[in-house]
Amino acid sequence: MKGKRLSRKERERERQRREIMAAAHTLFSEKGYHGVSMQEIADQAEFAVGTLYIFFKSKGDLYQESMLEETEKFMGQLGKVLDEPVDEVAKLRNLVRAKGTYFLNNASKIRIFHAELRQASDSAITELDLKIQTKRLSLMKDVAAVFESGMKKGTFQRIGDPYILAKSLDNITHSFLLSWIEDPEQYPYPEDPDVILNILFKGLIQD
Amino acid sequence: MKGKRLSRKERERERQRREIMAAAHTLFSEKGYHGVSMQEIADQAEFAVGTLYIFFKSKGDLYQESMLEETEKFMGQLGKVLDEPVDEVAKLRNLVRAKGTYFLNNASKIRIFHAELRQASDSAITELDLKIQTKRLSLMKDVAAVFESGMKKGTFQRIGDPYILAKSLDNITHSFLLSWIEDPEQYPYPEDPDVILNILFKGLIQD
Amino acid sequence: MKGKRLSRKERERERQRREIMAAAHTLFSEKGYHGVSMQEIADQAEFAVGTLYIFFKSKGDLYQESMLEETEKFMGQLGKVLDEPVDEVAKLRNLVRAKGTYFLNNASKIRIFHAELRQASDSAITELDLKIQTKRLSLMKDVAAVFESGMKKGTFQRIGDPYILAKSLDNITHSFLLSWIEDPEQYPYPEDPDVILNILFKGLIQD
Amino acid sequence: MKGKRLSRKERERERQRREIMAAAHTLFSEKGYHGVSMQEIADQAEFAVGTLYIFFKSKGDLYQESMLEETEKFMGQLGKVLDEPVDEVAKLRNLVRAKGTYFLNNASKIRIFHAELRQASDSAITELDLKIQTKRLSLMKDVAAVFESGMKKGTFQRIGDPYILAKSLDNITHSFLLSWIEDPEQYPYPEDPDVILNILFKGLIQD
DNA sequence: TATGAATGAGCGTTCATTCAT
DNA sequence: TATGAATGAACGCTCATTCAT
Repeated sequence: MKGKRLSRKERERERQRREIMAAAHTLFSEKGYHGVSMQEIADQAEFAVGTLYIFFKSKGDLYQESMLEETEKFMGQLGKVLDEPVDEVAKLRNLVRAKGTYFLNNASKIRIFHAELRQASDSAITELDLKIQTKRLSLMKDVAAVFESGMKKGTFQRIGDPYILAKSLDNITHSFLLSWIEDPEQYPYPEDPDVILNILFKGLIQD
Repeated sequence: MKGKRLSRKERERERQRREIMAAAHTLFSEKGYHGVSMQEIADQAEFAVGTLYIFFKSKGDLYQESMLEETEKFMGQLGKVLDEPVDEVAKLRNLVRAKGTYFLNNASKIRIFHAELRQASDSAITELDLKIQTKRLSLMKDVAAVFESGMKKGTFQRIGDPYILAKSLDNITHSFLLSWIEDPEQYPYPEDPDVILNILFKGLIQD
Repeated sequence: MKGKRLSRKERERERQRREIMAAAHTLFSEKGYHGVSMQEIADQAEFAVGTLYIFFKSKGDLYQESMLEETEKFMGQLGKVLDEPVDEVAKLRNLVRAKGTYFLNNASKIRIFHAELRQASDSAITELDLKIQTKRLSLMKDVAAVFESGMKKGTFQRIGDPYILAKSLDNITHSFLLSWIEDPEQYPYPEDPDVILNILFKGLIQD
Repeated sequence: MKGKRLSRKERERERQRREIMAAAHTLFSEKGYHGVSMQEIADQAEFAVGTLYIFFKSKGDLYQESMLEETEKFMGQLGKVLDEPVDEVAKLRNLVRAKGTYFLNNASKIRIFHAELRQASDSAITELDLKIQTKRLSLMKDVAAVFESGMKKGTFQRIGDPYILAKSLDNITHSFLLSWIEDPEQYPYPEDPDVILNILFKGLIQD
């Protein structure tokens, strides 16, 4: 019974924590780390500034945690797709499709993916980027394994290093999605994943 | 005679302007917009802070102009490559090579290319991104024309929309270069451009 | 019966009050008024912050009361010494000895005595200082009476106003004790009270 | 000529620095370190907050420098008194007189002398106290030398260790002055230095 | 009654910008 | 014209105090 009471309190705290992180994530995504003040986040989350500091020890910490959570959710979803018992072509198709779907549903949150080469003016950002990098690397390795497996079976040509191919696929989808966010009318992906896949599957020059 | 004096003055002013922009560009590239103060730029350029405000109306303006100049220089170099009287395959190969060379020579300045979807914390940055976007779009169209031309000649398969292909090529090179900057040992490009081209040229699955 | 219950409750409350004051006193003595937070005191006393505000209306109030209590205890001990039925020389000797002993036993609490001329940043401190001043004044008068009595008997020379002498003795002991706390090796008092008394008893220049 | 211009600038800067330090010193003396905000000091000195940070790198730094300057001025004046070519009795008399005069003229600034045993809540204060301690020690040694010299000549009795005597004299004057500040009517010193000296010179009990 | 989560005023500090020289 | 001293709004963060439970 006491355990239950404690658990309710904990759940309440967790809910508040999430609310703060959600407000922070939205604002950081919209205006960037330096463009958002703690006061602004507090207002958006309908808490006092002081309350933010109960849950997060600094602005940098809040930034990191709110951004990382979203990344983990996203990477997790993509990871699951690769575990399904289908052939390599289907896995890649599903991966591209899943990434597109996520973007369609979370258009406002995509800043996360920008984890390459921002500059080190703030250590919180650098740290976050490193963590995201690590997550991404792990996913890349899984995708590379799909390419490798397809090559072994003879389904895929050996047109390049599997890891490089994985990174290429990631980057193509990635940059198309960024373009699409800015001008959704102009780009076929994420609605039509085949446009992306064709670039990889069908060589521009065939022997 | 007076015209000449004025002109000399103007040239002098232009020289100073460039010096400030060079200092600004270096520092912004190293430490990011928020990581650099006007005082720092003034020190580096060996001018007084006040002087910076004679040439540029705000920090954001200086950021914009200094970054844009570098972009123009870079885009200009790539544009020239496409004008050379060679076949389509060679044009693409040269383009990829030129981009790589530029990176090898200007590793410290590459932040410029990050002109996709950064957030609107500062209107100057948004504006800059729009301008860079425009420049990039124009280059993309030229590259798309190369694909189109190759397809018409039958050199290239019609595996996708020429503009999409152009963007894909741009993005693959781009993200490989960013990866390479962080860990030069691990990536073949920019030293070996063929790794990139093979992905585009040789389909993973050939009919 | 009800009276007894109430009385027990009251005693319980008094016990809690003392616990808080003890914790507060220790911390204030160690780190000073501004160096201690209410949370810290609450933790040390094993109460919730809110509870502190049931017993004391503010931090300043708690500071005042906790410091005053210690002073009263100390002044009371010194006062008792003067009531013993011995001659004037012995009274002074015992007084100096008692003060020294108190310091030896309460080295960590001595900040109390610093009740001269601290600044008015917090009205609670000013008020406290006034109250301590009053206590001290009363003790000083008792000591002055010892001097006066000794002079009347002819044991003491009339080298100055008795109250001034009392204050001088107080100040000499006081400042030696403060010095001793910082560097116990270097000072003879409080171990050897005669060093202090000699200054008062034996004139530097004798007629 | 240029040297002169520079010197004028420097003098102007020095004047401003002194103005800030004067405002800071007054306020710190009145309300204590924690009782004064940088804004308050800026207002009092008729500068903007930012300007304070041009001259002093932090609040602690300003506190230290403003307090230390006053101490040095004061200690310097006392030191000079001891260098005059008069006998030991006169030296002590002059010292006590000089200290009294300083207090009469600078009644509002005396917090300086409180450099014993405040607590370490702020490192700036601790550091300052250490520095003041050192200055004071050096003066104490000079005064001790006067006692020693008087003892050698036979002018003074050997009633105690010279350094201890120096410290005693310092403390007696010191605490009388503090008392006097709070209630000038009641105390003879600083107007009449002999009251103090008699305590030291004429033993309460003479053999 | 006792709690401690929540508050928000107020702090020290920075830095883009201005303007008297 | 070029300067750089001076500005002050705005920031991240703390902690004495309150009040719903």
